[in-house]
Amino acid sequence: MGRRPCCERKGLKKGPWGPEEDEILINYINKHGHGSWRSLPKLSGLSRCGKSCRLRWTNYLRPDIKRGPFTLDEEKLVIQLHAILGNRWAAIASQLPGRTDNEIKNLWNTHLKKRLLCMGVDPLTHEPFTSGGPTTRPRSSPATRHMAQWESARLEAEARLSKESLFFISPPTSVKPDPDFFLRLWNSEVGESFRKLNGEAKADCRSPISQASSSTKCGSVSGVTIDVGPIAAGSSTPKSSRTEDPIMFDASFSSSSNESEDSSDTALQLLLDFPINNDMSFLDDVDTYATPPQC
DNA sequence: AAGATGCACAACCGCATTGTG
DNA sequence: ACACAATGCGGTTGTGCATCT
Repeated sequence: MGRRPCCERKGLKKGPWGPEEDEILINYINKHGHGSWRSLPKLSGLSRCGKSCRLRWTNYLRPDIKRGPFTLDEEKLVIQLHAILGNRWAAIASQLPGRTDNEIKNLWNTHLKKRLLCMGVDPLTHEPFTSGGPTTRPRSSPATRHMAQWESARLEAEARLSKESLFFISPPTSVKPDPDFFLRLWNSEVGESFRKLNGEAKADCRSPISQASSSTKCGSVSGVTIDVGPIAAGSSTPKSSRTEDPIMFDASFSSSSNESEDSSDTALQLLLDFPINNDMSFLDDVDTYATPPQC
């Protein structure tokens, strides 16, 4: 194999960044953009590997980083997104403007995971522990199965939309799978159809996500709206090539509502099939545990 | 006051994915 | 189609600070 180490040059500095290094990096990027991360250190005069520079910039120096403690709403959103997306921190971070995947990962590992455990909720499955504890739970619980069904529905709709995008999106660039697609799907026509149909039956219009919270409104997650705006508007911060290149769902996708409305009966059926009383009602208690209990 | 312990966060490592020739 | 380079992502570790004993 012989994978090349990321920093083949010996003598590259490691460990915490100093203020001078930060300044050099900021000045360089402001002046030239980061360009190729690999060549950046050489060009800027930093004794760091490109990877380290990229990490420092994206996790700390970027001007749009929101610093400071997470709000309760942000924490709830992270929990709910984690229930859907799992440990896909970058995808979760894309829903929290100004927050980095690293920050969210740390939040999860240091606070939220423990809080859920204290609440008797398995952080892996987001479901209450049975008496036997987390490990004795069968993996294929109804909620887990529905997550899988959602994923299937997502993939199906995604494939279909990719096809449609050839007609509705200009320029006709290929649509790549997007970590945020699942969320946008919910905010899209498919989700809309679900909300309408399900709403008639239930006089409610909560998403499978927000169904977790009994007090939520349409398009919100425990009072926190999952806003796809920044993504659709392309105002999200530069991320990986996988997360940028957003699909324009606002105008172009809505305009194809006819296609979307009949989109994938299977997918819609799966959406409709999502259990009303899933096991995520614990999220209502998150407020209670804003200050973690001693456990 | 000093050492031990725990916590939070920044940074690193290595694999996965994507881009390019 | 393939190989290689570049980059992104998630898991893990290291470090500094706060609190406890």
